Amino acid sequence: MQMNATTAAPTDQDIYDRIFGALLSRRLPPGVRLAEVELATAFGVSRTKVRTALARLAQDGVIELRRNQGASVVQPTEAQTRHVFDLRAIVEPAIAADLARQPTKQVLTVLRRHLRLENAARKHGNDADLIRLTGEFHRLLAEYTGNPLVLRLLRELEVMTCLAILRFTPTAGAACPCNEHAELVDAIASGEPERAAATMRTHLGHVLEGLDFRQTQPSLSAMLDLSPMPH
Amino acid sequence: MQMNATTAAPTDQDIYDRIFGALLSRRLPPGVRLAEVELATAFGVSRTKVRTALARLAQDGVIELRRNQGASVVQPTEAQTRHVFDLRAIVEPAIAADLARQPTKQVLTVLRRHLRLENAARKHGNDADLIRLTGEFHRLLAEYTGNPLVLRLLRELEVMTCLAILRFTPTAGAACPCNEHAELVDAIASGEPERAAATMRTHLGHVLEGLDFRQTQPSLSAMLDLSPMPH
DNA sequence: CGGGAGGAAATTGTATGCAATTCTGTGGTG
DNA sequence: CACCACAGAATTGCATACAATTTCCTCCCG
Repeated sequence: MQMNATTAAPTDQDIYDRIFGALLSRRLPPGVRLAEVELATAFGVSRTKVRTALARLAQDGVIELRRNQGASVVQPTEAQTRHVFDLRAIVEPAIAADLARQPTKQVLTVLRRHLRLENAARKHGNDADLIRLTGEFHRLLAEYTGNPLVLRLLRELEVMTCLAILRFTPTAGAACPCNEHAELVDAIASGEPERAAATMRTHLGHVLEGLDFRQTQPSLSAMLDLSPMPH
Repeated sequence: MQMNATTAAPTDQDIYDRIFGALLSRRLPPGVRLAEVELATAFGVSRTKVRTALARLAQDGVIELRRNQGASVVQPTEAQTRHVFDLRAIVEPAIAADLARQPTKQVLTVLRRHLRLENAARKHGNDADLIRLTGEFHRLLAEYTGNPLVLRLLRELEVMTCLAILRFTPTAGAACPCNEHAELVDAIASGEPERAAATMRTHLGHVLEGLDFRQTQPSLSAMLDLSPMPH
């Protein structure tokens, strides 16, 4: 039931998970500062636990930890973003091919159910859900490889991708091109590893193409334009 | 000159690096316990810095951090070892192919110089150096991709491989099969990406074949046999 | 009005003290 | 002799206090 009066003190793992989740769901955009006392009071613990959580997140590369200047969410540069997609282009086609090698009925069922969720979110114009779901789709594939290392790597790459999209997509609209995930599932279901890999490669290429690297400091000017600043 | 009387207090990064290096050079075999006060006194700092360094190493997956039971070097299981090699088999052929796509003269020079170092160590029977050098070779390839993410991933996989070899190789002898690294450099120099990738795949396959997973608790019995225990 | 010096406030880095848990060895009991 | 309870020691978990650094505001001078 979990109804403690004080809800028990969260562990550093809890804090880590919460921040990680906040990054994935875009509640913590790139560049946001993560002050220790602020987090500590928010979670109802001392700075100690917060610091270990931040150290772990920094080790993952999803937050930056400058000495004596605290932690902040990474703002991926164009180069870093390309590095993320380079690595994804190496790993994810291999994952897709691996799944295509033995497309279990159970796996396909789960993937197709996920596609329906994506379509529903797309139809209802629920952008927040859609963005989350398209990200989860890739993680779902990684989970079915049964390799914890691969899963961990992809979780990290997913966050970086998420931040890059937030940073380099002016319209906060669609993340993954309309319906390529369906093609991916079909390719996996076909049992042709090379086809699945190729489909993934082109899909990732399209996601990267959807980014607009021209504006180097988008959020700054955008913020200035939008601030009403009465008087 | 760096000649302070007290040598300045090491940062947690220093501690992290030192432990990481100790793992790579096999001075910290799998299963070794890492007590906080022991490390703290050894480095001349308080437990605080040690704890952050340990948290980061645990995040990398190279040490294990059980609650209230402290840290210890991971003892890779057979399954974990196969996962490591599965991921290496995905990433490293892509690295080799990438280098083969544009085999710079400078890169080839460095790689060939590294081969000479390996050969020298092999000829002189200097196992410790040989093991270190063969590991470094793979990291060297990752460095030349110019992708920090790839480099970081491979550093981590290198440690895990190192621990797995230590755990599953009865004779503490050769790590990488005799001279396949030379073949790899030749394949890269040929400028044929697919050939370089294939060479890397077979090489990694050979390294994995060199492991003996039959003994589940090798170090234990070995230790018992070797202890003279006079009287 | 611009710019820099200075100092207070805020924030992070580190050590330490205490609580909580685990480990270890001892003695008792069936 | 095996097994279990228990107390002491050792170790980790956590919060807090203080030191070091940065940030920000103020004021003075050009």
